[in-house]
Amino acid sequence: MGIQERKEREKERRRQQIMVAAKRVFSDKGFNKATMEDIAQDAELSPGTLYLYFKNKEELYASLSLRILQYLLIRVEHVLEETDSGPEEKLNSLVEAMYDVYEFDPLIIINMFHLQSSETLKNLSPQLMSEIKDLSRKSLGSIAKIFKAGVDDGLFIDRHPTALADTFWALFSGVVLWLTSKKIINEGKDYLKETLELAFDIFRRGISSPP
Amino acid sequence: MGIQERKEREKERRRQQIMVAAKRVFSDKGFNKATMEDIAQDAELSPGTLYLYFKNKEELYASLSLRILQYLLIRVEHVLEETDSGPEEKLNSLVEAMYDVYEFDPLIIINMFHLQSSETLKNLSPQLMSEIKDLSRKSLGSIAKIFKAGVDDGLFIDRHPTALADTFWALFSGVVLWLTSKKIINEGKDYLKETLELAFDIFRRGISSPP
Amino acid sequence: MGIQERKEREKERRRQQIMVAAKRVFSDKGFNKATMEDIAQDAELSPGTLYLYFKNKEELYASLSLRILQYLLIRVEHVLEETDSGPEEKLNSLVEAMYDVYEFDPLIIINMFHLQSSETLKNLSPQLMSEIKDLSRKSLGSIAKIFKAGVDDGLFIDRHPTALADTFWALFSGVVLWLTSKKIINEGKDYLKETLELAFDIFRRGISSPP
Amino acid sequence: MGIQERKEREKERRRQQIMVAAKRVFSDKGFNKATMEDIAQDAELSPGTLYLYFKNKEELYASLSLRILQYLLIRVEHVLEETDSGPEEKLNSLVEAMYDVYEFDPLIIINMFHLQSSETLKNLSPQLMSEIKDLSRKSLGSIAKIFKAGVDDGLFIDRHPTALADTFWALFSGVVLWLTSKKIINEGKDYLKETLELAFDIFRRGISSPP
DNA sequence: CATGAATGAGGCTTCATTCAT
DNA sequence: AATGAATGAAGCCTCATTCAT
Repeated sequence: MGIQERKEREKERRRQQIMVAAKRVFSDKGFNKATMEDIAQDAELSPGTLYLYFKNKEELYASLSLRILQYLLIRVEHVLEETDSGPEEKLNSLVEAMYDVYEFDPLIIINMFHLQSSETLKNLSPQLMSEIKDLSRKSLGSIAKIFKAGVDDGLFIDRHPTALADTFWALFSGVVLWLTSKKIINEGKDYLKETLELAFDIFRRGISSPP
Repeated sequence: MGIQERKEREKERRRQQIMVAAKRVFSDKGFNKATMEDIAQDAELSPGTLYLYFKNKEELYASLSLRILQYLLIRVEHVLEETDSGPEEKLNSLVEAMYDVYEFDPLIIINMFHLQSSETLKNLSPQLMSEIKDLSRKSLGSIAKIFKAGVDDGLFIDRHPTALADTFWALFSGVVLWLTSKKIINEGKDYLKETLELAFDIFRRGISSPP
Repeated sequence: MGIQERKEREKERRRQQIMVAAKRVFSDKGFNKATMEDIAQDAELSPGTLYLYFKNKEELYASLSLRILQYLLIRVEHVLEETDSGPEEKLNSLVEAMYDVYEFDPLIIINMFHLQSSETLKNLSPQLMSEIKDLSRKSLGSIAKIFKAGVDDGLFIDRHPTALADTFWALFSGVVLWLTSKKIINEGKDYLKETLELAFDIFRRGISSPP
Repeated sequence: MGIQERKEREKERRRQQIMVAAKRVFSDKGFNKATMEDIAQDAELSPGTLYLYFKNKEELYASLSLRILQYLLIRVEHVLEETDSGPEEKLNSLVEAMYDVYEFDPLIIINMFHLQSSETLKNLSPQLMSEIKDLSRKSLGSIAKIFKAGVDDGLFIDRHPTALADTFWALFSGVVLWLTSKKIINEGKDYLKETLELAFDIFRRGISSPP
């Protein structure tokens, strides 16, 4: 059984090793320009080996999203569970969590938007697909709960919490995408951090209930 | 001379015909899964013909973005030139313009984010590339001017107008992307319009200067 | 009838115009990299027009060879007909003729060696093909006659005149090809003229009968 | 280690297998008409496999030339090193070497003339390109040395050894090309061997210093 | 006659995936 | 379990040739 366990752990470690490599390569080149060969080389494995751990390229890709979503969910639920802080403090914590999620893997947003191409998802196993949907739903749900508390307390404007959560998430991902894009096109300085701060600042002011 | 002109018009019509087909196919399948063959078939032309009007697949793709950006610029500049309305009214007009831009071609945002992959743009002619950059810069610039007026009048919070413009644009594109994505994943109802309204509402409240 | 004639002449002039363009383009890019579009542009005509004068690309190409071969034959026969000069003087005249032929169109040799690819000749009309063969045979035949006279007079070594003609022709074409090749590879100075002189010098000495 | 070695040898054998097929197909159809598909089929491999061993079509093609040039250099240097023979004997050995080179691969000359089209070489890796240049230069250099010895000994006419070497090489390649061409056009008997003999005979007589 | 837009076959090349070792 | 050579299906693009005007 010890052996069994060690095997399990080794297998998991190998999976991680591949995912680390995949993240690097996908970040560098994007999903389509990245080749399995690239990833294998970065992971110091052979292409064939990748298929022992992931059904295909898309599944490997989706696994990365999954990991991010897992991290996102953990952070969001952690915020939700802060017992000694009100909705406004929780919103602040949420913003902080988003920063961390972004830094955990800047690829996240881009990943998640590739998911929108239904064509891209055709080869995903139903199981993985439903895990992704599930995580995504849960995270948004938790965020919505935070907003609901604020609305119920009369601190936030009286709008549907899910819509608020969507807007919050859209704002975050929109800023990340746009500023990344802008940086590349203009080869200019990176104002991501400042703009995110401004964006959340506006958002906070925008949803706070008038006195 | 009449002949000359008619030929010109026919040529332009053919270009449009191709772009319409390309838009459909790219929207359906995304840039990478869409094949030139697909587009040719949709346009009821032969693959070779596409290359008489567009240098390559990427240039065809970029041309779509260009058209949208042109429309965006026109609308934004129109808002800027409204002489008999203050910054707040202009912001409202701007929001309306964004709706229209989105409806003019929902593909716009997705297009613009593919542009961020510098790898994708390698085959673009420098001319087309600079046109895109130029339009993009001009539109954002005009939006920024609107915010500047509001800031100068003390109506909007005192933040850098460019940053406000970026945030505005990011919010818009983020909502469009996220809700589109959500719709596909959840195969659910389309809340885009409502969410956009909410988002802009929050934004307006968020940037309005406190009394 | 005058009209008829003028039409004929105009047609011939157009043919020439195309051939001039073709020569330029084929020389620049080689047979395969040259496109009919290239040639049409150089001739300031439309691609379709080329096909009114030449059955296809290969036939156009072959026509160039034909013209050179015609010029070659004229020059060689002219030498043959010099009544007041012996075989040695004729050989000198022949060498001079080869210079002229080369200068008339440096492309000639390369043209003629493309002809060796039987695959290339598949699309030639039998008529054109036989014209080429005929001219080629006649020229070599005339050259051979010159050598025969020298052999008969005991001035040249006693070898089969056709073989001598082949060698002479091979030497000429070999030098042209090799030095052209060398110039490109080494991007160096062009020693073609000097080498041709040396080559013919050696040839003359090599075939002159020992006293 | 044995395994390592065997793999190496298998890989080399596969390379050879491809080159043999390529030689056959290129000889049959010429560079342009030969397709990678053709070669793959001849080698009983899939098209993709060719690219595991050669970067592209041109590189595969150039590799064939390289092999011949290597053989040429070996043979020429071997002649140069004959210690117990004078320049005249060495010239004879050289002629013999040329025969052998030709028989080793009749394709050689045609290959080398395709190399002259600089356009054709655009896709060659610089390394391969420089190897070709190098071998070509070395071979000619060695041939020139042989002639230099003869000139210095007063056995050959006093001309620049490099020019003599160029002429020698041009004569050889010219005869091969022309007689091959002639054979195809006339579908006649193959006089290559006899003509080469005559050509070298004339050359020998032509460069031998007068008493 | 001339045009030039349109065709469409076909080439080169890439790369996700498989499978014998 | 790991390898990595081999596969072969596509994809993009070119260009000789045709044909309606």
